[in-house]
Amino acid sequence: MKIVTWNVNSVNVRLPNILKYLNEYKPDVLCLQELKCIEEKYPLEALHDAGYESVQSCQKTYNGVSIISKAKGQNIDLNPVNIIDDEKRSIAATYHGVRIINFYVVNGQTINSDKYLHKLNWLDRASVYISEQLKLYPKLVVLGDFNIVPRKEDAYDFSSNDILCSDKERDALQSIISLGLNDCYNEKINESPYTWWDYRGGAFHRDIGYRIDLLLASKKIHKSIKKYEVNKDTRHKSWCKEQPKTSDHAPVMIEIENHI
DNA sequence: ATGGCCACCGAGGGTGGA
Repeated sequence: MKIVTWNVNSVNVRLPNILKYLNEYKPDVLCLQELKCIEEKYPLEALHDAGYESVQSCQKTYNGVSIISKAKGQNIDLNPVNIIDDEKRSIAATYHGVRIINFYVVNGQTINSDKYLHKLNWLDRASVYISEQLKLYPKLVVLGDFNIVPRKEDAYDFSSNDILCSDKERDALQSIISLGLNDCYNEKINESPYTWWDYRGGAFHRDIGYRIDLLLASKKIHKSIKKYEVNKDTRHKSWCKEQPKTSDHAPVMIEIENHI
């Protein structure tokens, strides 16, 4: 079973890339962030034509998350982590007995901003939701764009005064992991950790990146992981000729044993 | 060159992303 997280930076602009990804990588579950569209504009038909189901939580212009899947999801939670009513940053559903929680964590902008406090509050709520879900679903994956680097090694330029890297947000991430989750990235096996590269300054070409797209798995899932990979080929302009403009994030995939 | 910001809204430049 292949499970993927991908911040696509507009689901409609990136639709050709998404369809190519489905056809080429054949994920069982593809979780998207930053849809940036209202429900009526979500490309449901194109996904159905490609043989996939979808559940989505949409809003105008900003945010938006969805889960695209071969099988229909069960016990769907739309926007379970919610502080500001119109922010759609979370969605969860169960596929073949595996609970998938898809987050687009608040960016936070700078550590002195109100948005940073909002990020920390949002992470507190997320932690409460995850702890509840872990009691209900021992086979669980929390994934998405966390906008936090777990370790210094996950940032090309690490500074504890900068957003993505600061102590309080990394502490919040660690307390979520401490609920009983494991980071699917394995430094002993997986070489280049980065999942996001700024559009500016040729950052991808120079490999100036950050690991902020994470998959966190409960113990039952974590011990059944066969593969973890960052699909960096999707960041090349030549990868999808129908849409050479790429997302600034690469998809991150885990493959787990089918029968766990 | 496997490259050099992008997408949103709305009609142009401001905003947010990370």
